[in-house]
Amino acid sequence: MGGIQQNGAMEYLLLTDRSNIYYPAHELGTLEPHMPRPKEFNPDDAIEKAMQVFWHKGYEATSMEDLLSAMDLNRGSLYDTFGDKRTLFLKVIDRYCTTFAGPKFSLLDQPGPALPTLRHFINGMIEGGLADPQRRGCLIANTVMELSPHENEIAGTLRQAIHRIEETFFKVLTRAKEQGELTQDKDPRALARFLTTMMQGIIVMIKAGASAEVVKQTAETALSILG
Amino acid sequence: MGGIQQNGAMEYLLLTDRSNIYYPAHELGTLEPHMPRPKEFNPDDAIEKAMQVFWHKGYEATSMEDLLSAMDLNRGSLYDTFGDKRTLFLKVIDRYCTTFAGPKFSLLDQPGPALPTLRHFINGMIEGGLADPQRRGCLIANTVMELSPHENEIAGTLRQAIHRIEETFFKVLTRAKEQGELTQDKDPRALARFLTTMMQGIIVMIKAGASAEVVKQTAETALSILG
DNA sequence: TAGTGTGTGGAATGAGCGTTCCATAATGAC
DNA sequence: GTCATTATGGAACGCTCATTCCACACACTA
Repeated sequence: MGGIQQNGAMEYLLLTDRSNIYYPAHELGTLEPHMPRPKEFNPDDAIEKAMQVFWHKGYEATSMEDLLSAMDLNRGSLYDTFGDKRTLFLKVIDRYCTTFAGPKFSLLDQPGPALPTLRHFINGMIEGGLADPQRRGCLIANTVMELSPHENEIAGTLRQAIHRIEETFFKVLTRAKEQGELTQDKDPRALARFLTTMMQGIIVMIKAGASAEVVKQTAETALSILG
Repeated sequence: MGGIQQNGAMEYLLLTDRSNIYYPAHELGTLEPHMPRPKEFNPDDAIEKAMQVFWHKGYEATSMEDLLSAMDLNRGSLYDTFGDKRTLFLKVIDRYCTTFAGPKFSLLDQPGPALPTLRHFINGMIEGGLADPQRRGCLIANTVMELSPHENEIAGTLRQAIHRIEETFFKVLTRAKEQGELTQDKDPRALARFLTTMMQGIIVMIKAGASAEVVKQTAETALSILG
């Protein structure tokens, strides 16, 4: 059951230079002569706001009232545009993966020395996590912990997201080995899985209120395994 | 605000050999000539049942209805004996730490070779986590992720629990170093923090549905850091 | 056996939840 | 200006939530 649309992020197209006027993309090729009244809000911005709320409070603890006021729109518009709470949450997860986490991980694809890039990436992630005054951690990890055992569809999406993280680590570690930055006895697959798990652990510790010193020392210890 | 009682676990004393008859401990020394009607349930067993539900579903997603049917008692008895939902949850957390997690960690205090004991402990924890068909993970980690950012009191309790884990690892690693199982360049404090974080990460991965192979390989990689 | 006080079971409460619906406002096409 | 169509804002719905309350059952004392 469910009917999640295949790609919420591309449902709307910007037509004019006025930043908050949008039309449903599926209307563009029809015989319909009339253009509907434009939305007064930017759906992408609204999803972004919803993401912040879910990220901060989690799925269950976030009420539609919370979303309504954070997204600054009314019930009718929210339900017409994004569907119900669960559907909106799926779109939020999608957006978090594609426009938030994805670009950060793509930094690892850059050519050049692999291990310094990897270390820089992980330290940056930790700095970011510690700098957040709300210690929200990572929306993917938060949702795994809250919903994975009960929501199979969401669990599948999250498994894919985590697998993409492992693959990104695997690619950069394989490159490191090819470039002689990693000794021959090292297994990029095992190390990729290790780093993926380590990142999740660090997120938990950050949410638990661990000090910057402890988290950074732990990351150093973990990275020492690269040799 | 809140009024959590200092130690719910010791509130009741077993008086007879009939296993489900209990009296409030604070009544025993009073002038009261009458003994009240005994409870028909065992409060410890009831807390145990409540723990299973919170562990499986999390705090927000667990309803009083869920608790009532799992604990097999009625509203009046639940509220009279355990207080409201939040108070009951605090008692559950306390019980999880003292009678569930605590004894497992105390296995690490045994004399003899330290590192094999440590490896055995960690592998056992992973086997246990993987064997749980519900993949509930760890109540402490689950609660950190769900409530830490919003519930200061609970967050403090969880921080203490995690600190005790670190201390237990620290003790066994210090012993390992003293016994020559760990080379002199290793830092027991850093390694204890590393293992604590790693355990949290493994819990997330288990909840995310990672395969036994992946989790075990990851643990092996992590433990290889001990030398 | 009578009296006392607590446990039990279930009804009742009021607040908050996610969701639906509709009169009205506003827009672009003609 | 008129029409068609959509967005808006808010009222209203049915449900579930945590919690309170009370008549009754029961155990123990005297």
